[in-house]
Order: sequence, then structure tokens, then C-alpha cells
Amino acid sequence: MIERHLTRIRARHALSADEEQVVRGLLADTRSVEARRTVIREGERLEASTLLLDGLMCRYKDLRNGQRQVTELHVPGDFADMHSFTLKRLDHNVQTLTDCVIGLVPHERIQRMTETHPRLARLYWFGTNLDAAIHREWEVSLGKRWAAERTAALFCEMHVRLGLVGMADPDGYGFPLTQTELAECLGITPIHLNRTLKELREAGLVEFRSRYVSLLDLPRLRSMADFDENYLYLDPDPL
Amino acid sequence: MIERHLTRIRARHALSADEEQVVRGLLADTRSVEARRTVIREGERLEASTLLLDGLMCRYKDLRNGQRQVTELHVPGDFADMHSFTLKRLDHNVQTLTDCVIGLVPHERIQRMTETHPRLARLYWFGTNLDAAIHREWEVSLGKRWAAERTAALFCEMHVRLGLVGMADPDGYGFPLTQTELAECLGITPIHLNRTLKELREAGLVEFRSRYVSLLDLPRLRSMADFDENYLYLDPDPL
DNA sequence: CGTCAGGTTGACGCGGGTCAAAATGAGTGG
DNA sequence: CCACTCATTTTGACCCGCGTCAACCTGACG
Repeated sequence: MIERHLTRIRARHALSADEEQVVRGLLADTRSVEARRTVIREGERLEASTLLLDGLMCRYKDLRNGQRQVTELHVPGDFADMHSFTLKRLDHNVQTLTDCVIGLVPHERIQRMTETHPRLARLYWFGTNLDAAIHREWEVSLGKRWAAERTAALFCEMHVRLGLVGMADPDGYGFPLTQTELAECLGITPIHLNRTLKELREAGLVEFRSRYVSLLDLPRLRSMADFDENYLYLDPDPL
Repeated sequence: MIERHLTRIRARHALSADEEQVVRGLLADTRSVEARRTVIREGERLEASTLLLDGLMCRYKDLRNGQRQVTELHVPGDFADMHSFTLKRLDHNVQTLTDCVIGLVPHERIQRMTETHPRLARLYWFGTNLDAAIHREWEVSLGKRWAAERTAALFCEMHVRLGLVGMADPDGYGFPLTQTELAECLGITPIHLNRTLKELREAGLVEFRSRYVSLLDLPRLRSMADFDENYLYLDPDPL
């Protein structure tokens, strides 16, 4: 089950046999969590980081008025909160969107890894910096793109990220979110997202139905989103 | 001049005399850069990280249509791009907003530091995770807050961050941005920002004039922004 | 066949974008 | 000290994207 995590790392960096063993040794425990459970609450003190092995999760922040903004989606192989290793408590919540399998990685094991395997430490540092890059791209979407462009950009991002761990087809992928959840990622109301999806569908760009995203015309979809996958760092320099 | 950087670190973590010497030794060179110069361009290969010693800088991303979104502001003492140590090329640009003094820290020195001083490595990792936390809060602002709330939130954030390095008064701070630049942070047009500033001023909350932010009623300003400074991690756990 | 979550559509209003133009203010040169 | 310039701020008019409120539809499930 940790294979997807190794796949994710290897998509960007080589791993020696020794390093692979250390990575495998990080996992202290795995557990199943059903859909829509908040796994990590803002402010609580954490002693372990959560590795997503299967399913989809998200980071979100609540507002006083009951609304929430999702700040990142997680696909299998992602660490949901490697950053809690240094921060110890988070400024946001982490929730499952679907039924999930998660792995727990005690901070003390990460600590030991940073001391014995500085290159691995650097790879995981890279990983949190990649999260930040995704946050920045979402800032651009939320700040400057119209609803349709924004929606297109997210569909493009998820296609690449799911593809990296072998969970996407060339022209689509399973994506079991409700329209309400998707709208919370995009900073628009579910109603307006529904209209936007209709617009994208009728333009022959993308269709989102029964938990599956069908990419009807990927080149035009990427173009309308002004999608540039460089922010996902698919070809980093070798370390 | 590196004092502000030490102050910034010490605001959150203790530093031993030995560690302080290592931090001081990171700086290979300092230079002056005039206002509105792009110091780091998206995609270029980097061999050193940039430490902001004096002045204001920002990270921004360009869009195809010529618009841009600022994704973070930097105050003196901040690393503008510690994340380039692991990413090697950035997904965004970095620019001076005012005349600045910057310090250059070769990646090889950071590399050596991670091997000899893992605790310092962890502090700098913390620093990049703090940047990500700021990105997340901006995502919330851009996605969910009205223009006035969003503007109030940014004024609150900058008050705290500038205050940490001794550059804010209890009821205001110097903030030499144009309204256009501020609007690029907030994801609204300069014209609408101008109307929003008028609204905040007439409500007796905050005034932004001649490069100075006057906090007329900080409690109400924080309240309207739903400002919760936890995301700035002012009291992290000791490492 | 009833129930309920989630998806869809319509009507209407407001926040904020857009275009145009005037006012203000910091420099600069005469 | 004044005239001129150019960036920046400010205001007005108009319109559209998206929020809001209210129904209605659909499909999964017991």
C-alpha cells in the first residue's frame, strides 16, 4: 500500500535500495477511515504525520460564518501533513473525502531520518515545498481566474497528480467529490459551480458525472485554464 | 543587517551561540537592489537563496493575459526563497517593491548546514512551512472573503509580521506599496481597492495614506477580517 | 414506494469589473 | 517659486459574474 508513496517520490527523485527501506520503515501503523471524517483538527498537538495510502483527503479552513475553504486536495501517496513535523500543530483541518486508508508516521521516526539520511530529509522538505507551490497556484486561480477557468485548472491539476500514481486514464479519472465539495475548493457556490460545469460540458471541454471526470478536449481545457504544469515540478533537478 | 533575520528566528525559536554563528556564516554576499526589480524569474536555475535584509519584496505569478497575482509579501528578516534550496527553480517570480538590501546564501552552505546542524535545518524547514501557512490564509481570503474583509486581513497580517522585526508601531506601520500593488495581492482591481479603502476609512477602521497604515480601531479591524493570528505560529512548541 | 442527499434550473440583486475622466501630488527644469 | 510632467489616486456610470433564495428533479437505498 505504501507503493503509491514510493511511486510518487520516484516520479521526481531516484531512491536507493537503502533509502527505500528507510521510507518503508517510517510507517508505524495503518488504519481505515470512512468518508467525511475530520482526521486532524486545527490547533491540536500532533506527534505523527499522516500518509494517505488510498482515497482522497483535503485540507480546509473554517470561517466564523460556517463556510469553509479547501486549500489543497490530497491523492494517494501524498503526505497530508508532513509539515506538522516542524509545525507541531496545524492552522487548518484535514478531512477524508472518501473512505481512506492512512498510514501514521511518528515524528520521532522522521526526526531520526533527518539525522541519518539528510538526503531523504531534503526530499521530504521538497514535498512540503511542492504543497506550497500548489497553494500558490490555487491563489492565482482564486484571485484572478473566472469560475470556468478555475474549474478547468483544477481538473487539469488532478489529472496530472492522479496520473503520477497511476490513477488516471489518458482521457479521464475517477473523482468522487460532490459538487458542494468541489465548490469549496474553487471558492464559488455549489449553484454557480453547477452552472459552470454545464457551460464546460456544453462547450465540449470536460464532463463531470457519476464521480468521473471525462476530459473531452484536454488541449482546449488546458488552454482555457492557462494551465502550466511547471508548478507541479515533474522534472526537478536530480539531488 | 542580518539582525532582523535573527530577530525573526528568535521570535519563534531559541538559538544557541553556536547556531547563531552558523546562521551569520550563511551570508556570502549582500547587495542593494532598487525598487521594482524582478530579482528571481520563474524557471531559472538557482544556486543561492535570497534573504531580505531591508525593504519589501513579493512573490508573484504572471498570467497569460498580462495580469499578475501576488502570492506573498516579504518583510525584512524573511527568506524570499528558502524553498529554492530544494526546488532549484521556482514556479513564480520574486520582485522588490521598495529599494531593498538582500543577502545571498549559497545552497551549498545550506546543504552543509543541514548535515552539521540538523536542528537549524528543521528551523528553516519550519520557515518554509510558515510560508505555506500564509499561502493558505491568503487562499481563504481570496476564496471566501469580501474585498473589505480581505483588505482588513492583509493589514492585520502585515501589522503582526512587521511588528515581529520591530518595524511597526502599536497603531500603524510604514507600508510603501501603491494601491495597484496592494490590489494585486488582494485579487481585486485597483479601482475597487480604492473604493474599499474609502469604505474602511469612513468606517473608522483603518487609513492607508502616504505610505503609512494607520490602525484606527484594531479590535474592530481584526473582527471584521475574522483575523486569527494562529496561522503565523507565534508560539510554536520548542524544538 | 417513500425518503433524502445531491444535482439542476430560474429569478433577482449585489459586489466588483470595466471604461472614462478628473483630481492630486511628487519630482524636474526653467 | 512656478510651470510642466507623469504616476497615482479618486470618482462616476454602467454592466456582468456570481451569490442568494426558492423550487424542482434525479437517483440510490431501504
